[in-house]
Amino acid sequence: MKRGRKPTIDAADITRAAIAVADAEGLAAVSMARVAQEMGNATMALYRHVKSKDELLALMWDSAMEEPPPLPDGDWRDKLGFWAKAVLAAIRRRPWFLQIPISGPPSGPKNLAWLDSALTALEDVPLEPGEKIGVVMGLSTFVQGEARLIGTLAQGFEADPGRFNHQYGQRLREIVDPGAMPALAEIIEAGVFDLDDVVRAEDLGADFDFGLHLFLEGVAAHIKGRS
Amino acid sequence: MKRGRKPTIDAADITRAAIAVADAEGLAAVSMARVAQEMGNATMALYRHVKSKDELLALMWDSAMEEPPPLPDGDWRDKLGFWAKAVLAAIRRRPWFLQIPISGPPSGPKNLAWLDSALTALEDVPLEPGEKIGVVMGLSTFVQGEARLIGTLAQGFEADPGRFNHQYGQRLREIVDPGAMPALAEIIEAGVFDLDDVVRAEDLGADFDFGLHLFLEGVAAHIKGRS
DNA sequence: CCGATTTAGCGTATGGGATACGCATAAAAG
DNA sequence: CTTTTATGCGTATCCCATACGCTAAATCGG
Repeated sequence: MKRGRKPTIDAADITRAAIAVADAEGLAAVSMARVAQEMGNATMALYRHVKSKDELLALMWDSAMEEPPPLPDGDWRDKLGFWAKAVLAAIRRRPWFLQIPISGPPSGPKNLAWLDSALTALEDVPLEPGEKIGVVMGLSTFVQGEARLIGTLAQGFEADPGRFNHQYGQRLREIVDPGAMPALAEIIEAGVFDLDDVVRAEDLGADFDFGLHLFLEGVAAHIKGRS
Repeated sequence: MKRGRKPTIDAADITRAAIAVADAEGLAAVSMARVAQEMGNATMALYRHVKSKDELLALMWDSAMEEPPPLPDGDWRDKLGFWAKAVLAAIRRRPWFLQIPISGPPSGPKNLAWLDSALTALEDVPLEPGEKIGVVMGLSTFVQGEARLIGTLAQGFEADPGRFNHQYGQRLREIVDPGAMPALAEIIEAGVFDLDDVVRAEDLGADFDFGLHLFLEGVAAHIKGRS
């Protein structure tokens, strides 16, 4: 038998509690003291199971992601597009996920499962293994970047609604000197930035879809140019 | 005349000093006390010119980016590819740029100049204004995400070299159950993750180039499908 | 059953950080 | 020279992460 007092909590419990706090009040609310209180323990008790707060964050990062959903029927493009949207949705459900300072390449089971899912989508595609990874990495980078953007803007919007409502285009018109930046001025004049309603879900979602479309189009072109 | 004591410093000075600290010792070293010390002032003096540390970070974000370089000759693809690499290089020169929690859409002059530069690259391309913005946003998202990835891994690498050296593939082999994740296992077996030398510049640079290639390919396909 | 050993829980203390508050001081106005 | 106003900044508060060492529980060898 193992000697010594029996542990009453373990790292997984701590991680769970920390995630609960982050879900409820954001990542900023996750302090060792707050998590300990959540569990009914003393702050320093946590350090028996977790070396540092950074390690706790890494653990949270590993277990935050949910299971990837099963891929739909269809060709690789349907599947990969679905995958990208699923990633976005999963991240949106845990907005603090992207705020964790990442520590290295994925090794948690959930993250690997997502990777496997994306590679499964490319199963029947005639690409080299290295190319497949490149495709998935690139797509993943895009999705995470977009998720970050959406999360940030949504957050800034909540903090001060009305700041974006159609004032952004106006503000740009004031700042931008058409002589110095003609290309930008032209686009501004076209009214692209005059979002008169919400910057929220619709427009940003459309941006995401368009970027995704471009990327998948590129993958298709690459495949075609290859065979 | 303006009444009251004359200010000896202003927000721009503070921002400059903060950037100097970040350049030299990283964003984590930027505290109000540290910046004040750098300027030979007392900590609380800064608060006369900057509402909060968050505001200081926003100011840093606005002035961190350098001027965009002039675009090369060539077609839109050369120009946009050059632009993307220039963005990456600029960010790599200030790794802390991406660590700043962003606050909203770009409004600083430098950031707008980069946007203008990208739109200039698309000048002669037959796309709607909204589509151009979509292209630039998507590309920008990709580049920033990739830059973040590279920065993070490089940082983790410095912290513990040898951890990645060809052990990553090995570790994955141990973790991944080929029965549960066949697609991933296949790629692992192909040796894609057995980076025997450095995870650094070369491989990551290649990933970046490939992703960029895919995206630009997608833009080209979209243009073609449009006209 | 008893002391030795090992390990978990945790109280206390330290050092840092952001920032509210108010005082003293400098500069212009009258 | 006095009043007004804005600046520089000392002090103090509150929140964090975390090192250290004590105490208590559980097992082991006798």
